[in-house]
Amino acid sequence: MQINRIVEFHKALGDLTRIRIIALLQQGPLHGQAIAGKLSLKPPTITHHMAKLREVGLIKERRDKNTIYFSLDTKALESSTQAILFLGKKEGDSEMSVTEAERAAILSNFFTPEGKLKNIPAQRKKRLVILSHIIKGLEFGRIYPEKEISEYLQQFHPDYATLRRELIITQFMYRKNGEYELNPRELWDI
Amino acid sequence: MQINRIVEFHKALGDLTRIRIIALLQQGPLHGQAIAGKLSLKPPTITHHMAKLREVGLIKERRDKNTIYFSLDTKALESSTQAILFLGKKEGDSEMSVTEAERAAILSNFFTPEGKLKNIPAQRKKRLVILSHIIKGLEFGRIYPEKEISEYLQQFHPDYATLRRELIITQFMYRKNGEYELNPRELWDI
DNA sequence: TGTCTAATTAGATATTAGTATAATTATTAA
DNA sequence: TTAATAATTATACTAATATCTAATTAGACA
Repeated sequence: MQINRIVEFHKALGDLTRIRIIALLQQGPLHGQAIAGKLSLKPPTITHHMAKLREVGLIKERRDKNTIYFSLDTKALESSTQAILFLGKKEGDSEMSVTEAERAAILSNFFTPEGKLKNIPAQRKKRLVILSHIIKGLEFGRIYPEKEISEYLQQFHPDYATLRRELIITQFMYRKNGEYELNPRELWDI
Repeated sequence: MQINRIVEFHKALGDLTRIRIIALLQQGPLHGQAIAGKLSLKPPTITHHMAKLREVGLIKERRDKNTIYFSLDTKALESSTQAILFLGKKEGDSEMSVTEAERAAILSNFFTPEGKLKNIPAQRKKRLVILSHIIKGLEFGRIYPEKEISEYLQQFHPDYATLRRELIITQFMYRKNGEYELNPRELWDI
């Protein structure tokens, strides 16, 4: 689980109303107006909060006629609460063990003199070297629309979709609502 | 009221900077300016965030000359993350905690000797016992038309519509296009 | 004492986010 | 097709808060 999901998860629980909703749902499913009634809030407010809880995967729902019964995904709740415990623990760093010489060799093997990527290496260690090189042209803190990221990656290799996906998997980048952003260094999969 | 402590705890973790601080501290103690440097932030900002984390009991600190080394109270972190899991759980409110003796008592209280349901219990725990008993006459994997389910339920109680709705809400059954099917056991609301 | 260093406080600003009302959508019932 | 009900969306308003600069506090030590 990547860092931004952890932040979103805790942000979702960092509100008294949403905690009260969770406490209610832990006793059984409820529909929106019932929740609104029990908490003395208006239905749109409940919709707002359910959307937040749903975004972080805590809500299951079931429709019966016009009524939607919300229930708590307790499995998701349990696993999400655990995520932060393992955040800073780094296991075997694959790129840490790459010497500068190896790194240079990998780069010169996979890039043409013009800076084009000949192909995307299958070996994870090499792929990490390639990707960490490619993202040097991106800025921390800047939000990139998907279109811009795709165009940027296309200058290296026509299969920009694979590169884009790899950047997410390796946690070099974070994606939300079709927008991309560099993750902080300590999250990178290296 | 412990609920507000739970809210404050998650609010403290619902911020990217503070999560990054925790990730750093999970690798060992650090002093304020070191944290500021690693995160490219100013010292007052770190003070601000450390205060938030300290308020919810996550930070231990040790002074060495002018330098304060912050470290993570991992025990506190672990126990705080667990708190929400037990929030709404009322003792004896789930079927898990129903003993066989209680179960038998509930069944004999609500069913006539002929197997008719006297009435539908209002208490959730009892309702779950009743419903889980009723569905013993249904087969896993078989698709039931609404008419057949209604007739089946009617043999227990004339208000088959309420029973049918309860079976959906409790996730004992799943409905789509007027057809009903038993859910797998792990989805049941018990 | 006076100076150095790390941390904190104070105050300002900009952004995020919770809640409400009014309008709209989606589904069921007549 | 129309009506009824539950939920959602669209906006607006307000409150909370993350970050900064500048000023201040607290120890350590020469």
